[in-house]
Amino acid sequence: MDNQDIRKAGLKVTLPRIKILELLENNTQRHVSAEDVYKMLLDNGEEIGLATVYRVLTQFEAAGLVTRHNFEGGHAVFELDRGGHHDHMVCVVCGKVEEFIDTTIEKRQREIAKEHGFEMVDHSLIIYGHCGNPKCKVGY
Amino acid sequence: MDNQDIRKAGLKVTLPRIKILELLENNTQRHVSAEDVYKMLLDNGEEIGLATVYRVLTQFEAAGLVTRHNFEGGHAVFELDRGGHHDHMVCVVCGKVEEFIDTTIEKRQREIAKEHGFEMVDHSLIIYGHCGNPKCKVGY
DNA sequence: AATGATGATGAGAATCTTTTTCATTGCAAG
DNA sequence: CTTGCAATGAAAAAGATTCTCATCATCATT
Repeated sequence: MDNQDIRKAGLKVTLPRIKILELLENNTQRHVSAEDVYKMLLDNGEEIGLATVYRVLTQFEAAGLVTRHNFEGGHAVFELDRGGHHDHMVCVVCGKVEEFIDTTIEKRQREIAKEHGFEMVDHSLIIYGHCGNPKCKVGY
Repeated sequence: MDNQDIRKAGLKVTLPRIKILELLENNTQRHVSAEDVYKMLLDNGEEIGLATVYRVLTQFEAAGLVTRHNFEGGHAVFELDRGGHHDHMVCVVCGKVEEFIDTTIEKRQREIAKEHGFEMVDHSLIIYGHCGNPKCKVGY
C-alpha cells in the first residue's frame, strides 16, 4: 500500500508522488539522482516537472521513505528505504555500488559518538575501492 | 617548507598557491569550503580569484595535500592533510565538526571490502548527531 | 456528488556551487 | 635576460537545486 505511505507522511496522494514512488520501487538501479528520476518519468510518458521531482524526493526524505546520499561528484542520489539500514561500497573505476551492513561497525559508531558527547542520529559510511571486475583492478 | 610541497606536486610555486596553503595551515577551522577560502583571502587583502581557489584546491587534492569531503548541504569542504587519517562527527544542529579515529572500525572496513571482492583505497565515515551543547540536544 | 480551502504542480526564473574560456601575466629553465 | 608554458583573473558557462507564481487537484466537509 504505497499510497498509504504517502498519506501517512502527511502528503496528499497525487499522481507525481505515486509515480515517483512506483519508480523507486521497481527500478533496477537503487541509487538514482533527481535528474535520473525525471528522465525515467519522461521515458514512461509522464509529464512531471523537474522541480516537482526535487520537491517530492525531499519530502520523501523528510518522511523517512527515502534516503539521500552525498556521493562524490556534486549531486545527490536517492534510495528507497526498504526498512533495513545499510552502508555503501563504491568502485572508484566503474561506479558500481554494493551495499553492506556490519554490526561490529554499527555498534562501535554509537560508542564512539557517546564518548564524544554526541547522540548519534544517523551516519554515512562509504568505502571506496576497486571492485572485483578485472578491468577495475589497479594497474589494468 | 610548504613551498617544497607545492613543487613536489609538480606545480609552480605561485603566490596564490602559497597563500592558500598558508591559510589552510594557520586557520582555526580545519574544514573550509572554497568560498570560505576565497573570502578569507579577500579579508587578508589578497586579490585571488575564486576560480583560482577552486583550481588550486583541486590540484592540492590531486597532490594529496588536502582532502575533499562531501558533507551534507551541496558544497564540498577541504581540509589540510596532516598525515593522519581520521573520520568525522557532525552536529546536525550547530554544524560543529569533531574528528576521531577508531582502529576497530578501520580494520573492520578493510575486512568487509575484501569479503566483497573490493580492494579498499579510501573511505568516508561521517556520524551525524546532537553534540554535547544543551542547545543542540533533542527537544530543546 | 458538489464545494471550497489548502496544498501541489509546472514552467521558468533565480540561486548556488563549480568549471571553463580566453586573454594576459609570471615562474623558472636555459 | 629571454622565452615557453603553466598559471591567473574575470566573466561566462554549466550543472544542480530551489524559488516564484499562476493554475490546478486533492480531500474533508457539505
